[in-house]
Amino acid sequence: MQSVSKSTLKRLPIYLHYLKTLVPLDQQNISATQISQALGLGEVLVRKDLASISNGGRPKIGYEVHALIATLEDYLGVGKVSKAVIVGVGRLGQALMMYKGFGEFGLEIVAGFDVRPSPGVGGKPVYDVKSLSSLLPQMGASIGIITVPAAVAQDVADELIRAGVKGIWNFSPVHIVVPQAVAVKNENLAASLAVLSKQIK
Amino acid sequence: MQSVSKSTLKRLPIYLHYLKTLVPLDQQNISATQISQALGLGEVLVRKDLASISNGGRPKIGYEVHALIATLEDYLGVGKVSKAVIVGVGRLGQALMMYKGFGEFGLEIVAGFDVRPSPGVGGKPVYDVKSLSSLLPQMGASIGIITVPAAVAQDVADELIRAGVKGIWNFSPVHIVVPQAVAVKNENLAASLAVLSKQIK
DNA sequence: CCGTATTCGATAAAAACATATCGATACACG
DNA sequence: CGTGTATCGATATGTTTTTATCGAATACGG
Repeated sequence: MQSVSKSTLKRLPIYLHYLKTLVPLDQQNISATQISQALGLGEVLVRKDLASISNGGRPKIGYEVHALIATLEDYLGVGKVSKAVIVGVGRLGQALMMYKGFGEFGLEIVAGFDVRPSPGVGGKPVYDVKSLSSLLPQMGASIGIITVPAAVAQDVADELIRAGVKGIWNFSPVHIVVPQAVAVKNENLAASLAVLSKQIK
Repeated sequence: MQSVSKSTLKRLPIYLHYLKTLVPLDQQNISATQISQALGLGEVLVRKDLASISNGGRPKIGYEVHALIATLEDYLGVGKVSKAVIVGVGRLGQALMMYKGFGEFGLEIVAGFDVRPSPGVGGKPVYDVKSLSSLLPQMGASIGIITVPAAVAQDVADELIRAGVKGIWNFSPVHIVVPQAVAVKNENLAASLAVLSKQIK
């Protein structure tokens, strides 16, 4: 139960998701070897990752599936739902608002903001972006998702921070500068793509 | 001009995008210091990245903007357009089909496939997924983008590979197993989110 | 009840990556 | 024409992450 590295943290949700697929199969136990093969990771890596959060498996048996799931969910804070708002309800923003998969990891998107307000997307309201600073505090959202064009991404980020968000998930293709107290995750799709293209050569 | 590490490769498109914003400003030269400040990266890191692809900058002056852009574009293969198809035209798939930013990095999405064909999204046709193996070869697409539910992601990947794609961009929340000859980039949004949530604590 | 195969956990080695330091170069300015 | 300063490139150091190795523990078969 020591500290968890950033790269380990990235894999934990993947383990969790995989383990959940085992539940319907009534498999009680799972070995690190088995996990590593299913996910295409190194065997030792998996064991090390699991060691950092779980309280151990048993030789010849492996880890107890349900206990491991519970540990992972607890660690990742599933259940303690974080609320988020999306700024920029274009195609990508809409897609994220409709996306079902976030609930599994404890995120609830409560509203959207856009220059063009609309009655609602996926049952959630879309307000005028001008009212962001006034509405956001009472929503209790701690995460801001940025899906606006590159030109205004930094402005939106600044405004979100001023309104009190603790974390920013940035889908625009520019790097965003923030105070140290705020966490940022850049999700530059165009960059990811370039990496893939290059690998293909 | 040595080999380029994976993490460097991830940053190159970011540099490229930033440099392009300088063109309208008629700025002839740019220093690594300036880039590092604008993007929030280490100064030395930027210099090292650029050294690995460019043929050098000049002290007191910096790098020549246009030459650097040309070098980056050449290295990243912009111009040599790769074609891609999207399998799974739900909300996320639609968003990607509409997204304008990919062209900048040399990707053209030529068609979509779904269990429910539709007349077209963003001017691109959406075919029945059953006809994937017959239509894909004549399209000349080398990249397959997977935006289907987790349960069928592996099946779709297998079929894409059988149809001859060289790379897969996987947006489903499961890890996909592929032969070594095929490049995969997993874009697990739920996992990214978990990392962000955890950072906020 | 004992040997064997499997699996865990810990330590050590290796690799990848980021950061720091330093001399060299080229322009600016007096 | 010399000095100062900004900036590059290279080397070195430190950190993080992955991979390899080894002993110990435990269930299962005989």
